Amino acid sequence: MMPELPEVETMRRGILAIEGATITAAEKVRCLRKPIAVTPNISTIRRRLVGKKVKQVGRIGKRVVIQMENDDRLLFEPRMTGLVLVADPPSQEHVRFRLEFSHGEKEVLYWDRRGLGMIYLLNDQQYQDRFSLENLGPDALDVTGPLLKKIFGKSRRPVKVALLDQKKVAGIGNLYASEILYVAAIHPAKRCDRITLKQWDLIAETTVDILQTAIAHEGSTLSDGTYRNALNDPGGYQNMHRVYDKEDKPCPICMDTPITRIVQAQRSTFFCKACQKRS
DNA sequence: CATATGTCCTGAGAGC
DNA sequence: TGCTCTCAGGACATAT
Repeated sequence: MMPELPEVETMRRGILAIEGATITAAEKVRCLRKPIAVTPNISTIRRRLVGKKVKQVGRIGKRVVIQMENDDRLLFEPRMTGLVLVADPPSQEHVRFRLEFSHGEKEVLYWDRRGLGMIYLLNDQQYQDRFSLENLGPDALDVTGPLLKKIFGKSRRPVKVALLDQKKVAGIGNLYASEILYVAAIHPAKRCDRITLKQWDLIAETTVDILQTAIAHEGSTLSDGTYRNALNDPGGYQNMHRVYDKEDKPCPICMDTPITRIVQAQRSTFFCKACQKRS
């Protein structure tokens, strides 16, 4: 569930082989569930994609971007339970969309159990406008201490809540926010404006390190088993989680304090109250 | 401007 | 056993 930057980056890498291939079909899959949002309508998408060549497969924040030769971009936004696949989906009934390609490239499927995800096609101008820096912050893999201080330094919000704001920094979600603050030893309720530059340095360094490691392990598949890579295999980073979904388990650092769960902005946060001081 | 809250959706798990 | 209820948290619209 909840694909964040590492999971979406893994999806992107899983379909890189379509670069250079020509799209031969694009269709919404008939499905018993409520159809997911596809904009513009499917006939327009088909007209603009079929016969066109894929220039590049990218990622922006938590979205997979299929960039065409004319710079039209097809975006997959998985939100909670969406997957981008090249192979057998976890279930047929939740397959929502498919793309077919020339040259024997495997078809790409979009699968989504809950169906909160979105698919949309933007032209170059629409894409630039939609993802300008005022609408989406810099990628979390590119953050530095001074950058974080500049972005968050005057905010009064709790740092955990602020890190989830995609307009500020793109890619961090609920799971990795807890993991990052735990490793950086920062209390999740600490106000941004009370965090020092040295601490922002540490948060930035930890963010990049954790996200890169999670990518290397192809993301996190939680106990519900929803998240899969493009080959429908689970990720491996869940085995390296320190605090996420580990309420009452011993802190891996002090081995002494049970992990605490609190709710911030209607989302669970996990931390060690001994290792992550408010000071 | 910054921040807070309600909404969408499915299925796992809890409680009775 | 089988029903009802709660919860999980992505992005965004709307409210304060």
